Amino acid sequence: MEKKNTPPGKIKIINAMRTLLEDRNFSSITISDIAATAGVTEGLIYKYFKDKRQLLHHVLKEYYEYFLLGIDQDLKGVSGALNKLRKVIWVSIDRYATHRVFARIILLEVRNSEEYFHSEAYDLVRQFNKILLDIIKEGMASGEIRGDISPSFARYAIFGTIEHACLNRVIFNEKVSIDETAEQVTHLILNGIKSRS
Amino acid sequence: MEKKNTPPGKIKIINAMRTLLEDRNFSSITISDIAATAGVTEGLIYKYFKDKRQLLHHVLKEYYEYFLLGIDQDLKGVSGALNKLRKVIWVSIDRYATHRVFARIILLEVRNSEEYFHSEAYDLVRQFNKILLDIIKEGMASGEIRGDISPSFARYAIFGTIEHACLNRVIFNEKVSIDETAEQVTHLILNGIKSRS
DNA sequence: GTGTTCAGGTAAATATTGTTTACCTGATGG
DNA sequence: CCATCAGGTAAACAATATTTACCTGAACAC
Repeated sequence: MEKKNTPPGKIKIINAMRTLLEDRNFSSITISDIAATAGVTEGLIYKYFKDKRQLLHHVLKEYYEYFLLGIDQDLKGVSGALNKLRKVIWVSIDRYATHRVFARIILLEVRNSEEYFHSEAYDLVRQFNKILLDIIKEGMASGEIRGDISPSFARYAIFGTIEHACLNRVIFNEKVSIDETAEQVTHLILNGIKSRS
Repeated sequence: MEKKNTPPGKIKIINAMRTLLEDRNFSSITISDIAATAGVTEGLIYKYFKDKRQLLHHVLKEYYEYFLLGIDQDLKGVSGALNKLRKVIWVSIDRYATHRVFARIILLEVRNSEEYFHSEAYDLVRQFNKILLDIIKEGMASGEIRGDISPSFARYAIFGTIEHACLNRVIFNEKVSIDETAEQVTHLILNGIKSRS
């Protein structure tokens, strides 16, 4: 996942962090754990990363780089804002479901520190948000999406619903059917919960 | 906010934690900060709380006790599931908006530790979730809410949307209009984003 | 009254963990 | 062939969380 000609030690450190995040939360993972798992010394970690937290951000950034690469491809050939939205929802849920470490990091571990919002990882998150926002605006322009709501609130609803629908899985390691979750979420977002009279 | 006949030192510790959380995140607050702010010694903190994290959970618990007290009162006299839902949404947003420390704790600081989900605070969260879930089921029984969605997914949508709508405020300390946010959220949740044809 | 207990509190030692420093080594290219 | 430098180490150091042993005065039993 990391670029070529990255020093082997750095790669091992990143992989160790990922491995450890599989069953423990960030604050309980120590530098010494990471070094031991990676098979390097503690000092080397600080050669490549400012501190423990920046290492976490770097791991998140790698996931996001990988995902952003995919999203353009995923949307290629899909026409209509609503269809794009369906696709984005499905893809997002799929990511949370199949990359638990990624989900842990972004849903639970990074948002509590100021530095995250100045990290490169957060730049990529912004990019992704913009993609979604543009789809919503496109839908409003074409009339597929109602014009009386604020695009950012629509985005809140979409991400918020997805996140909560995946949270139990992330936290308690519950199984989740991707297709069923995507369908429920899409249905809710598009149509709301009120009965049509 | 804390019960009577609580030792003064304990109260001071709890208040200190709350005060410090106003402008700093949990992990950057040290035991020594808390002790200094409270005007007690570090040792005393461990007399009343197992560790730093449990103190955090206790603060959250106090907020929730206070809020749960209010919610019954708030719903009294409101009839119809949808009206109750509107009320709950408004009240929830109001809480996040007017109690920033509370919002910080529950949205950003606790969910990353296993212990939280075994804490008394989480018991109260569950209680609150159940109230919402019961309203949803009531609405389905009465026909106000469509029957083809899963009640828990409806809950995900409601909480998820509220949380994301408040997150920027919590993180970046942005101002948010409670009434406008509540209206947008309610509208989205009830009607969805798709145009009616 | 006097002695016992115990809640509320302190000060300092200790353990754990994050971070920095000074240094070693072998490959590379001028 | 030697100067440089990336990759790496080991050990010191600093910051923090946690534990320990102890002090004090009020309440209570006798």
